[in-house]
Amino acid sequence: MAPADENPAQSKKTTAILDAAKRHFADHGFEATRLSEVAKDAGVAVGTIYLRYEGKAELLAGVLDRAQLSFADAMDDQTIWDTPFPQRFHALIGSIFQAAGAEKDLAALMALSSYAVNAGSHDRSAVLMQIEAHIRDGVTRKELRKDVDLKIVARMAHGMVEGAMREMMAEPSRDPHVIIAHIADASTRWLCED
Amino acid sequence: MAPADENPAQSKKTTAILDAAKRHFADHGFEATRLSEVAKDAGVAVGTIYLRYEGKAELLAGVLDRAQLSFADAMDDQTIWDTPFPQRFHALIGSIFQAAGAEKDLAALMALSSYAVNAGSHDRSAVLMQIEAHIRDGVTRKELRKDVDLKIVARMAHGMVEGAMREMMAEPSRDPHVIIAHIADASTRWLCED
Amino acid sequence: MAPADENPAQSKKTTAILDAAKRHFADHGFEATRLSEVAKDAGVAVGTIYLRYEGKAELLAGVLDRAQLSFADAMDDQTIWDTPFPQRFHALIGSIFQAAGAEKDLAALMALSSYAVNAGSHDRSAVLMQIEAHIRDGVTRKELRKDVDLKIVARMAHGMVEGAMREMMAEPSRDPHVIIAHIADASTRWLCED
Amino acid sequence: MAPADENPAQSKKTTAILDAAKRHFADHGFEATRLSEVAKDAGVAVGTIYLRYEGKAELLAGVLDRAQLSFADAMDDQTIWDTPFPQRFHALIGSIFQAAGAEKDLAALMALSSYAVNAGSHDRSAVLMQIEAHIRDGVTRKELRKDVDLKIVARMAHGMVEGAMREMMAEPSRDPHVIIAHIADASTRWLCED
DNA sequence: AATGAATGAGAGTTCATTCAT
DNA sequence: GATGAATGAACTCTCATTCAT
Repeated sequence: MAPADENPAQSKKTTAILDAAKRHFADHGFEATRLSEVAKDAGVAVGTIYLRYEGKAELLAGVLDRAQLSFADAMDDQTIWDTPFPQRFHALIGSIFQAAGAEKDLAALMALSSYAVNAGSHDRSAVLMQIEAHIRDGVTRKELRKDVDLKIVARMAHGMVEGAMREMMAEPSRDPHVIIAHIADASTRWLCED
Repeated sequence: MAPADENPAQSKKTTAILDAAKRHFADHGFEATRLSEVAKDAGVAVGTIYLRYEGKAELLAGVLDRAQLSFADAMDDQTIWDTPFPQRFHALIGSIFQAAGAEKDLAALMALSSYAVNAGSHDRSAVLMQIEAHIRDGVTRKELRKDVDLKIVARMAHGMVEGAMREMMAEPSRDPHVIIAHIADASTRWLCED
Repeated sequence: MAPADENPAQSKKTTAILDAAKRHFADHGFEATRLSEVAKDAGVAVGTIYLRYEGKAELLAGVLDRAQLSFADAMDDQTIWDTPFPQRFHALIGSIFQAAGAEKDLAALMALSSYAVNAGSHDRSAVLMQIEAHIRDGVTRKELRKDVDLKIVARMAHGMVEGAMREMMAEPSRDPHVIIAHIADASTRWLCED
Repeated sequence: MAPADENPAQSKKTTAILDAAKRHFADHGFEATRLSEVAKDAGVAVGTIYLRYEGKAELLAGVLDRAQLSFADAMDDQTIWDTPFPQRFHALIGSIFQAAGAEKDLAALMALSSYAVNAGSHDRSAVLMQIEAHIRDGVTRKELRKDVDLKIVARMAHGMVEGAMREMMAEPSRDPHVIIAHIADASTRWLCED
């Protein structure tokens, strides 16, 4: 009864470990996360974690990898690239929020990327680069203003989205659509050709 | 020749401790900061830190307090409140960047506020609340749009500024004025009454 | 080949730890006992102590518990209660000395009971209360004088035994039987009905 | 206004230090006594303690010396030696209790003698040796039994007194005279020639 | 003589990591 | 592969002692 496959569904234990680790890293941060607690929550022994990850930092890297993956997946909807611009903001921001909803603790996790080994590939770049790509595309299509610095604008837009997310975390009762509408409105006024 | 006063310049040793602590907290985070290293860098004994702060968390609180103080000082220019709006964005953002420049590691430090005792007063709220107040003022004066949610807008604007700062950190050779201009431009298009 | 039971012989390591701790607490007192030394003497790592005891105070409590246990066991000989009185003194004192001989450092240890967590159950009361019970029994049976205060007499008798033990410690070459005989003689003259 | 004399009344500060130290040593033991607290209680600076005593252990020695002194003084009543024996027990025990009353924490302090430098001279021997001397005197005068071991008897008697004192500490409302009478009665029955 | 800020060795405790079972 | 008892380096914090003022 060998494992049917390796990666796709990963071993049940690996999944349990990653789930438990994600919760702990997101809730307590890197240092305050105890591998003994993660193991207990995952229903495995501490040693079992070490069979899969070289140490605590590698475990975090594993958690981040999976989170990035699911994030990238959610944004990988090719139909967005065909949407013209004011609406495209809506679609984009919507998918970001949706992904963030699925990976609840994403924001908290991303802040830990510096602890992960091979940090740098992880960064918050996944989202940032998507944003940059879309704005570049918009400029190319002459739907967006071209008298702006792409890098700066991407960082600003990204920060705007993060700020909005923080508001949603701080006030969970808010209707996400209102927030999404605010970002889309701001982006449109700010970046669309008149 | 007793010290003329207590606080103004604080004791030389207190300053040295806070400086060293700021560097370490900003560079390594809370847990990875070693009090023994802080002491060594400050040129004092570990015990000396404990004469002034009850523990590591209180030391961080001390660092944050001082940083907030210098930040609040920089933003406390009352002339800003008399500036009409498109220009006011410029002035505001300029003063934020100036303060951030003076307290180099501010961003890194603020992320640690949850470790500090009496956290809550610290938060990133100092800036956030200033922003909110100015936008509210602008709406009242009918210089800014009123069809927006103040809280959401403040968070978004705050995130925008943070994003821009990150870009400046990532690319220190950039001319701050260009970045400031970008934020002012975005804010104006986004928030000013047509 | 799993351990047949838990407690009976306890784990070899637990025994080693308790033995080493007993020596150190008895020889140096509570504060001057270094857990690092205890661990070294027990042939384990410091951390191993913490797997079994929550801290230094709990370790002491463990040592005292075991000592009390062996003490109570030794005095739990029900045949003593059926012995008439002058002889009963002999039997009683003999069993106290025997227990004290088995747990060499008992006296030194008992003095530390205030440091142990859950102190109170420990006290020197184990012996004290046994003495009180026997004297009460003797009075009831009209074998002992009843014109005395039970509490005071019990304390005095207890102190007498302790004093005799101290002499035995100070002069280990003494024949315990001589000392036991002295206490029995004193008790008889003091407490038996003429 | 030079100090009238050196030792007799000692300097006011020395007295304050010894008083404070006695309280702390008796209440908290040797290690848990903080010199900073002693200094604060005595109304002097820590450094001042070090002008008079070489360190913590020497300070304790100073406290014990003074206690012994006052104890010895109280027992130094030569008229006791002329009292014939059953009554002499009364007188002796009375003076011991009186001294103990004056130096409240004596018992607690004596237990610390091992920490004091030059320990050995201090011991609990002051009382013990007095007791031994009186019993020897009684035997010589043929007022007390001679078929007993002097050392053992002295220790037992001493222990008896200590036990009685403990009862008095445990139950402070007791009339000391009742306790003294109990000890005298026991001693008489135990040790006097019929 | 008196002060008390400064010192720094050394304590108890934690927890990532290992490895015999 | 899985386990979890054992390890011990390294942390924060304490406090007796010193010495410039």
